Amino acid sequence: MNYSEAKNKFIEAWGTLCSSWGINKAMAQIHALLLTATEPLSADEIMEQLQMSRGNVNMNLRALIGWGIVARERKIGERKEFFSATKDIWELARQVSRERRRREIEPLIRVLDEVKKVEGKSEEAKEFEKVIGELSNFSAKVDGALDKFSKSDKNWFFKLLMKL
Amino acid sequence: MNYSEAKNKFIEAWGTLCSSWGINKAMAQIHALLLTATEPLSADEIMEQLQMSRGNVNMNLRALIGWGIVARERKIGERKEFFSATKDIWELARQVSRERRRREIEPLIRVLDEVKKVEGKSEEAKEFEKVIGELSNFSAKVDGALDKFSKSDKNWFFKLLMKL
DNA sequence: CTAAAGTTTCAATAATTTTTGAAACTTTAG
DNA sequence: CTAAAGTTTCAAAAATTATTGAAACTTTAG
Repeated sequence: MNYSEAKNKFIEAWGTLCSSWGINKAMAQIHALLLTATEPLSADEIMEQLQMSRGNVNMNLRALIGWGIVARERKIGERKEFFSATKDIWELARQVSRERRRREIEPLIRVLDEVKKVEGKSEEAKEFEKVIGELSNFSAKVDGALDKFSKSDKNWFFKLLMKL
Repeated sequence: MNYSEAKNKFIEAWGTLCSSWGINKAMAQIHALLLTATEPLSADEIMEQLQMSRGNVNMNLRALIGWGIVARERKIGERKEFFSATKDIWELARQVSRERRRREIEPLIRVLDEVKKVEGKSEEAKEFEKVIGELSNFSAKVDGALDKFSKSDKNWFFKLLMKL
């Protein structure tokens, strides 16, 4: 396979995969493009390569920056802004797990805690309490594990996975 | 908070959370309802409680069955079908990771492998190979870890998490 | 076999999410 | 300060995804 074929295939696949994980396809494709770029790209280059509108590129770049996986850069002597992605995949995974934890696990834990203290001792209420309790317990474990992972040293985690 | 308030809040929250993970809200809500039910529910009961059409309930029930987290049941003396969800949260997590692995990680690995063998020795091609290689490596690790997790004994995994 | 009960399908519709593009805004060079 | 270059915003349009509901289909009791 030649380079540009491979690159397009990857950008497409990354977009599709991320879609099924609740991430906007355009955002994932911009990310894939930056991941494989040898140097920072400007909004114009992204628009050009992915055939997207300026507005779309701008919004999704900001979202990627919000996720902490893309950085804004300035090149000396250039007025334009350039963008580059975290190239280290482990660092990327850590950052994504940090953000998903903050954005999704923690709100879930908050709701579960709220809902946990249900009044009434009907059979339904008891079953509800039991399931919510288990879920709450499980979420706390996942939360803890993600926290550890997101703070962990790459090699330490690598070794742990090997031990599995 | 009283029982039905709590239950509705949970169903709503579960739907919203799952949406941000690429799972249809209706599907997540049906799942939440079955999770907290004391006994299997019929399609009619689900329609009634969640105010959804029969078609929607039927399609999403089938999807949940496809995920392996809801089972079809027959009650003796009843002609209707009833549905119940896996109540064990660990088992649920294992089953979901098993399925996501099969549906998403494995296709990704296949694409990465395909795209990995890129011809050409330009700087771009080399950078591309490097990033894809790292991703491929990482995906293989995740795949292996999910495989272990999905086959693991609950207590073994629990202890492992504690050690973290 | 027949009819009632129940389930599935799917084209049409509705809702949601994404994308566009042009106007408004900001920054900078001269 | 002015104008060119660049960036951001956001209402409207397009695309995608989810939902409905009624017809077709299947199963079962009698």
